[in-house]
Amino acid sequence: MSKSNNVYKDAFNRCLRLLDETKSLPSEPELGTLLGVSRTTVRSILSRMEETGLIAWNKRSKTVLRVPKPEDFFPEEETDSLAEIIERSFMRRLLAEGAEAGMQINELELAREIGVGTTSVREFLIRFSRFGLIEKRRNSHWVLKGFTRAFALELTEIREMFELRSAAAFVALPQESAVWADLEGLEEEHRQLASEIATRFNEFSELDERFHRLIHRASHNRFIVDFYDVIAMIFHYHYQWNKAEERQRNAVAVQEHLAYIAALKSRDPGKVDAACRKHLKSARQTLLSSIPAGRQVQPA
Amino acid sequence: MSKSNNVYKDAFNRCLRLLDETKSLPSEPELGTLLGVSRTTVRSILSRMEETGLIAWNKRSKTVLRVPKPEDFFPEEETDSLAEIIERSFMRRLLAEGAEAGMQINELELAREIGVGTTSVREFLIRFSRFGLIEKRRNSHWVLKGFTRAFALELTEIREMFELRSAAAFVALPQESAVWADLEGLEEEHRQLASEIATRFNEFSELDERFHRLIHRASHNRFIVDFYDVIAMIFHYHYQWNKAEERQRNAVAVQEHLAYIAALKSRDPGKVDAACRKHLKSARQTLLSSIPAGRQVQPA
DNA sequence: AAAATGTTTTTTCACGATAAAAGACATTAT
DNA sequence: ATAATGTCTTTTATCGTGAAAAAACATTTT
Repeated sequence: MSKSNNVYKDAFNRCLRLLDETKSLPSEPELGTLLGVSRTTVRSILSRMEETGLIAWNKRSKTVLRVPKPEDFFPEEETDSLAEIIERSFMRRLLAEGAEAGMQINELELAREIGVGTTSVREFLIRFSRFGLIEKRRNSHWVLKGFTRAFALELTEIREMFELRSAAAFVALPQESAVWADLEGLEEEHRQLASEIATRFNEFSELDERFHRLIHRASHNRFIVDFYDVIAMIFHYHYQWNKAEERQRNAVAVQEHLAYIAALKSRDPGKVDAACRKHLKSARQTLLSSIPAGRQVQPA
Repeated sequence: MSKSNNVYKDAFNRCLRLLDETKSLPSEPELGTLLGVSRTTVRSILSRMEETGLIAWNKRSKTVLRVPKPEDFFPEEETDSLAEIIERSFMRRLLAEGAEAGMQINELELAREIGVGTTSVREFLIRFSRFGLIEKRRNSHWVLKGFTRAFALELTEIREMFELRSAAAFVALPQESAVWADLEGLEEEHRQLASEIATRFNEFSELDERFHRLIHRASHNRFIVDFYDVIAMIFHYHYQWNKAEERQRNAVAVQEHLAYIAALKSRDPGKVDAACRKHLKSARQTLLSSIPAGRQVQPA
């Protein structure tokens, strides 16, 4: 089973949604750009759509014959890439009870448990190692460093350093820069969310990421921009395991963001610094409070 | 040829040197710790030493029969790990003429050129990607970002941020901390080197790395400590390709280090900050001046 | 002639297999 | 009883292989 065709399946599903919206299909290369896949994959998609009677396809003419039904879609779980599957399994283990710092990580065992080849697991671990949660012993196993309080403090220390610098760079950007329009858009989204926070509070995490990434990008430094991947990963799982007071926390954070945005728009470095610090401080508090009790202690 | 036995060969060579120095061999587990390999490998080494008449081996008794000859050693090139081989080949290509930013990197081609499997090349590229010089296009090739002036500036920006913070943390360390003794030792090594700089200037780069790593470790932040890997890698190759004025540059750097060390020992944060900034500024200049002319321009 | 479609080649991704190396367990010597 | 040696098992490192997906090339359509 050398390689799953999840790219095809995922693109197929997205293409179905597109078809449902527009009731028509563009040329093959255009569709490829739209879906982010090669023409080879586009043609596989079109072939199947033809077979299942969704469209009539003859060279350039693509006629939509019927509206997609739920059965036309591939099951969601078949559209995930192997990397996503491995990450999920690994994080579940990591956040489960009994995942103590210092523990060994066994590639073969992980691979067997998840039901994938060892190569994929190895590659995942190498990629994952940059998050600072695991470490490799040369010619030997990986060691889990654990999601400890120390980890959270080290992570937030860097985050604060980077974001303060990025925010300072942000206000120095010329008025013509596209970021100001982006900021305007994000402000509007924040206002919308704030007004319906009671019901939509769970949409915050996605907005949060987009907002902070916009700021980090102003640094024009690849190391700062890339570091946000570490933060995003941690916060992604943080939001999954810590649901306590979520609504209240997010309501506060939205207001902090709005104050932060106002400071940025004022272009007053002092105000920006203050608003940024305030928000980062409460973000750190939130993260620290979510660390499971058993993981508070760091090994010697 | 599924796996080379370079671990064994390298450990064997190191064991020969050990034997030459001490004229005796400890127990198997002890030897394993000493060489950083498992007992399995230790036993392979001892077997060969017995076969080639270097020692007589019967259970606990290991008698040295003769002094190692040059022919007893495995050739140096057989002791390199695959990762090292790939890294060297890759860097040679990267620093060679014609390695323009934006260029595609082909795993298969690289693997064929170096004469290794694609898996090893893939793993290398994933590991290497954290240095910020290459980037992966999803489901597709890698793109070379190039060793440009922009890269050097982004790298040094982070370096300066991290080192200033680490140096500040350093002076706050209690007098009992072992770092002060380490610093003392490094100071002495610097003095030695300074007095013989005319002939030993090429030993500076190794000392430089140890000195800066000591300072970065004071941050007690894994992200800062790990980032030094990026700097070390760049400087490692930088020292290889930029030999212009090397003696003079290193002489200056040694003096800057000595001033920096004096500032640290004074425990005066202001002095430390000044000495650190001064040194980092000239380090940045050196790095910038070494960027080949053809790579100064960054693509849009 | 520009842009699409049709066809072929190349590359990436993932697996199972195998030797090297590590690690675990059993036995023996001090 | 501790620490070594002897033996066996498991894991890691690496390759070759094959299907999925991308990319390149050739041909047709507008």
